[in-house]
Amino acid sequence: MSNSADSERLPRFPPDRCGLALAAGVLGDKWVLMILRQLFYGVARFEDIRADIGIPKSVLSTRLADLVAADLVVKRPYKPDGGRTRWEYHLSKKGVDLAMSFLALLEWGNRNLLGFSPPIGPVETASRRRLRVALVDEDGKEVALQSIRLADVSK
Amino acid sequence: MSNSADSERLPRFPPDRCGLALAAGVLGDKWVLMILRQLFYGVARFEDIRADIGIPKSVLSTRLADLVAADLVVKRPYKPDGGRTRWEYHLSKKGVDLAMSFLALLEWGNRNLLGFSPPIGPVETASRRRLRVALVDEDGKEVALQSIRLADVSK
DNA sequence: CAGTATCCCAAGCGATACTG
DNA sequence: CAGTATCGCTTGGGATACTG
Repeated sequence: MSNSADSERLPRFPPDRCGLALAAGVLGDKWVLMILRQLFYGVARFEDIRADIGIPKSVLSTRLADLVAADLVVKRPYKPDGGRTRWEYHLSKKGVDLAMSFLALLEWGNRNLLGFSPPIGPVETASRRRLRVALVDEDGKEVALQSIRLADVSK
Repeated sequence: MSNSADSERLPRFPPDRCGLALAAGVLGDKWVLMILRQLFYGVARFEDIRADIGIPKSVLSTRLADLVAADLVVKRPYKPDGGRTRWEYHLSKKGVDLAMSFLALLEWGNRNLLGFSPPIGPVETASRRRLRVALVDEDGKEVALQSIRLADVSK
């Protein structure tokens, strides 16, 4: 990718018009990412989320409320057989749409932060073949990262 | 993708063996993401980084040091013609490897946080065709998100 | 179990001033 | 311009206790 600090570069555009900067505003928090990771993995209940990542209850409480307010998470009732109504937390549509980002981050973390072989990754359900995150064109064919650049696509 | 909170689910595995959780530990900070975004876009100089995102100098200073220590950023000398040596900040190899994650987050932010049409995105340099982030198999062919699951791939 | 309320305290933000 | 140093002050983290 050719975006060094040289000759032709992106026009500076303000963070408030940049999806990445806006994403940073929402996701730029350790606990937020850890919680969304839990939901992404299907852990839906307060105590399960809490126990796995060691977050204080009060913090989890406020973060979940924030995430619901931001429409990344939905709070859904369920009834444990015979018990009274409880709540589960699930990714909203907006939250589910983070999947590709999370898979990319998972790959990155596995490659760069983990000392040993990655324990988990995406596979095609039918064939069990391992998959990876990449850029593709309209036809779904991969395009190498080296042959791309960032450009205005607002037209 | 089939990982609801039902029957067959991932074995719970601890955050310290999960690339995503580890990534959250490094990237789960608003300023860190904003700074890396700047470097990703080719903004390399202290004052430029600072001015664009409105970060206090002291915070920028410590964050950059942290990022260098974490080997996401390298500090590189340059000589303004006739002036004395100054420093630029660039993504390290590890940092550059975040590209796919950032592109995915950019897409997500553009889709979900921006009110209007996205100002910027990846295009193939030669053809100028717009690209998107997707999962591909070994042959570089796209696989739909719906037909995948997360699985142990450590063998 | 599933949270909310309270409270104390340290971390760290950000303004300002200073150095090369 | 490119940072480091100092510092008051707030935010919010996290322990504990409490409610349904």
